[in-house]
Amino acid sequence: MSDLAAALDVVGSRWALLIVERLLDGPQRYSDLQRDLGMGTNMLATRLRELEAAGVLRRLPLRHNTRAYALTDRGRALRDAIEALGRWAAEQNVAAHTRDETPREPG
Amino acid sequence: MSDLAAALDVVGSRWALLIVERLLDGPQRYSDLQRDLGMGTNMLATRLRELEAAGVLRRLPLRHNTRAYALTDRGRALRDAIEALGRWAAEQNVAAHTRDETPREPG
DNA sequence: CGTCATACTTCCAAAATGAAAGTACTGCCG
DNA sequence: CGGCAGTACTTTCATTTTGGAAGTATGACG
Repeated sequence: MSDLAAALDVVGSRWALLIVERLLDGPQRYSDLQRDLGMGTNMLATRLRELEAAGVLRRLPLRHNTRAYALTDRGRALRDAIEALGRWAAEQNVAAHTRDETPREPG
Repeated sequence: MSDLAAALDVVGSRWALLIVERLLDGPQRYSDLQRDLGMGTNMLATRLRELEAAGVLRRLPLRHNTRAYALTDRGRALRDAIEALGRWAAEQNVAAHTRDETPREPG
């Protein structure tokens, strides 16, 4: 399995990278993540469990029934990849305005 | 929608980035992609259609019933993101190995 | 005891994914 | 000409993942 396939095995599922991106701004609580990302609570719980098991984030107990989710070093190391993907999407918009790359049919 | 979400909308589905990674080595034929990636032919056809529609790759007619798939400029621009993800996964392995080996100062 | 707030779990439908078989086109052999 | 083989898909159907909505668990507060 290539490195890329290994990475996608961990953060390739839906919402995973978006959760990590949110946590790059600092620890967040469950309900805040759910509201900010606009995702279902069942999916969020599943992803948080997977990402914690993968060592990307960890739970921080705050108060009695409140906790925060914070990135580990491994999670923070995803910043480069997340920013690269974000730059790519931003470039697409720019390219659509400045350049037309329509392939030509040979016939 | 954030830049990251926009990027994942295009290349966030299963196999999409793996296909692009393979094409970074140069144009490939359908059957070669299928064999090298080990993915089903229905999924490959679906992904290639989507990625072509998104302007990430294009079809190059070769022979009578043979064609190649090649990255566009937009597709090649994904190299940074793909390499960043690959480096992240590789770092994970290094960390797992160095945990019970003699720690050495890097460079 | 009941109410509120937070963090989930459960249930079920819809969509995506995957394996296997089938289709369409065309060059080649006889 | 007809059948066989190679390439690029499509179709069918089962499995897995995702998503929406409602339900559960826990503990502070009164």
